[in-house]
Amino acid sequence: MTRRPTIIDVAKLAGVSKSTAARVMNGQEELVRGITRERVVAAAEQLGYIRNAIAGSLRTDRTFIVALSIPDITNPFWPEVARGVQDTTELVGYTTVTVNSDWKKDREDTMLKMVRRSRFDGLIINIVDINEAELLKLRIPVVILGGGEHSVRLDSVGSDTASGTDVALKHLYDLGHRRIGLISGLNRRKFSIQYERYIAFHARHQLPIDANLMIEGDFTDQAGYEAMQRLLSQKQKPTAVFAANDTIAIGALKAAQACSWRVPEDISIVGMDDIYASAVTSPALTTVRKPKYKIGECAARILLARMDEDDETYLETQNLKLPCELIIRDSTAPHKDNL
Amino acid sequence: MTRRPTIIDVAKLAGVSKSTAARVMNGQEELVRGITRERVVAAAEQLGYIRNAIAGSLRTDRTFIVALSIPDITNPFWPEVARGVQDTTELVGYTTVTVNSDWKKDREDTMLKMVRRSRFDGLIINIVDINEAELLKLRIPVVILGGGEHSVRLDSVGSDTASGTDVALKHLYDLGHRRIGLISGLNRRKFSIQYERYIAFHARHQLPIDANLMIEGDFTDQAGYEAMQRLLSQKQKPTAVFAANDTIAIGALKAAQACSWRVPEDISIVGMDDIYASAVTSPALTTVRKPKYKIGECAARILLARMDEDDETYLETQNLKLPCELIIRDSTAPHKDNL
DNA sequence: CACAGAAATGGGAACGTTCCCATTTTAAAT
DNA sequence: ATTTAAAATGGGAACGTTCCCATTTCTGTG
Repeated sequence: MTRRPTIIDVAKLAGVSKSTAARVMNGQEELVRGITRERVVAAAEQLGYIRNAIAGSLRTDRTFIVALSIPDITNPFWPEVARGVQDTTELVGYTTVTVNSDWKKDREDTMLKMVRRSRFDGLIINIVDINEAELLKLRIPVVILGGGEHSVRLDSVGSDTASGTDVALKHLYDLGHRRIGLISGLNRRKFSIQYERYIAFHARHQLPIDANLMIEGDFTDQAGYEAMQRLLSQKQKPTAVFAANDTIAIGALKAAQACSWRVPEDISIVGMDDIYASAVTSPALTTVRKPKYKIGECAARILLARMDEDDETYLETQNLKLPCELIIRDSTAPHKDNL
Repeated sequence: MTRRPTIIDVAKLAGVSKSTAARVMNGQEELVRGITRERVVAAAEQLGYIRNAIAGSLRTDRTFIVALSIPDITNPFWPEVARGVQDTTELVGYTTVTVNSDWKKDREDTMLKMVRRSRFDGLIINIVDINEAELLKLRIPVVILGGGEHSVRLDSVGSDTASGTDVALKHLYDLGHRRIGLISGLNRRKFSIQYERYIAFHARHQLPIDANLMIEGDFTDQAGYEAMQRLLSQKQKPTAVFAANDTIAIGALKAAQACSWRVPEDISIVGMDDIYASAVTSPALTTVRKPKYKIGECAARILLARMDEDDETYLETQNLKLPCELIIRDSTAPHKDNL
């Protein structure tokens, strides 16, 4: 069992200095003469030389690794975002390390420690609890995923949840619905975007707001189920419901059906995200599609540009809100009384 | 902007040698006296010292990173497996790099190159095309995900698809079904496990085999849809269908409903995997649950043991087949004629 | 108090690359 | 052929840690 060949072994075999051999192997080939280059390549081939990225990283202080911190890869929203990031970074030779924060501060802290110790080159993060100052202290490019509050210092990429919410509510409104329930998710911010837009929408259309129709819960189907049960136990029941995400909406759908309410005949439901499961329920869910893959792709693109000091694509801080798209399926229908 | 403090800076400030400082910082603390230790810790604290893992890796040839190669994180089967791996490795300080092979040989090759160059310590892989010899050449522990064919040299962790298939077929048989359709997925092996067990099951119960009831396709809902259409266009239609995975089963369910067949009254459907979506269809899908998280967890556990030379938990090669579980929901019912 | 043995600490080399600068070789111009 | 500039190559240092072995300091015993 012989040890792995190094660039020095290659150089010796090729009869050149390690500098020359290194130039051939790491892409500065234009600096070495054709004949020499071939000799080095042949030697490397013969020895089965594999560049030791660790040694290179130590010298250059570049690892070509980026970290992606998301709540939970098991949550159907995130795999697509992750692929967007992975595919994009991989294209230019970067490796992505994905970590799950589980919405927990301590896991986020652990992740940050790893980023520092392992000298990752960049970070794409859906923030749990960390603040901007701490991210800046990392001294590496950071792109924030989601995060409504604009930042002057840090780039962010999210979806236009506000407009998406408006479109969903308008869809219901146009179908004649006037009593619309809202099941929103709890947020680290005081009020969710959906909550705010719901209020604004009612104001704009001069609809009365019934606090009984607005329920907050977790982003789980269980929470959606219970919320719908509460909505359907009101004296004045809603004729349509907008849920902050598809998982909630699916729970709501199940609850409605369990109470023998027909969807969409008796009540319409709109979700948000467009996860795979939302297309396979019966009825299939009308939803606001978020550009999940694109979010990851965009975040990665910006990060890559920031990590490349020669790249001047993005001169100023980016705060992207990618457009959502209303996907009309079978869980929404005109309000009966208005037909 | 001053450079990051090194262990030497810490040592200087604490008034000790770098060896002593290093001993304190990397866990050989028992070798240094209490008073000295405190001085070093204080100095590190004061300077905000962060150990450079890259430098350590260069010296020790250990990166504490493992690679996880799966087909596609976007496919609902894999996120749970990935979490099983991530959670388990992270517990002992390892980082997991997840890569998507997309079933493509060239992506698998790229991944292997990365593992070698970056000197990862271990690999967990759902094989696309690579052979055992090449994996052994990596000279790092490797655990195979799935992979029916037992190996003497490499550990593997999968689920007991064979028994799972038997249980599913028996469930249908016990419900009185005698004409059972099979929609299996194409495989790099000649025949899939489900295919083999389907044949064996029919032999065991002395049921005739109708080749028209056995269809092979992709592991997609589209393929499931088309396969079901074909099954329902037979003269002798099946009264139940077993699909090789839930995605296929969902496609089959949609096709049946599109043809106005009632599930389960007119035809029963059983899937496999138990992905999230299978629980939200109407009717909810009866399926064979694969222990996805556990698969990842087990694979990681074995890998960790192999990477730790002092660990002798697994003396011989492991070829685990974790048990599946039949989840009876609403897509299966007794065959009418046998009631 | 001397001594041995153990405990604690120190110093240099090594890991494999890249970077910088010096030196040699080549090509072009006179 | 000579000079000059450019191109090609070489050699050493540096990145920050860990490992090995040597040295110093401590502890307990006779």
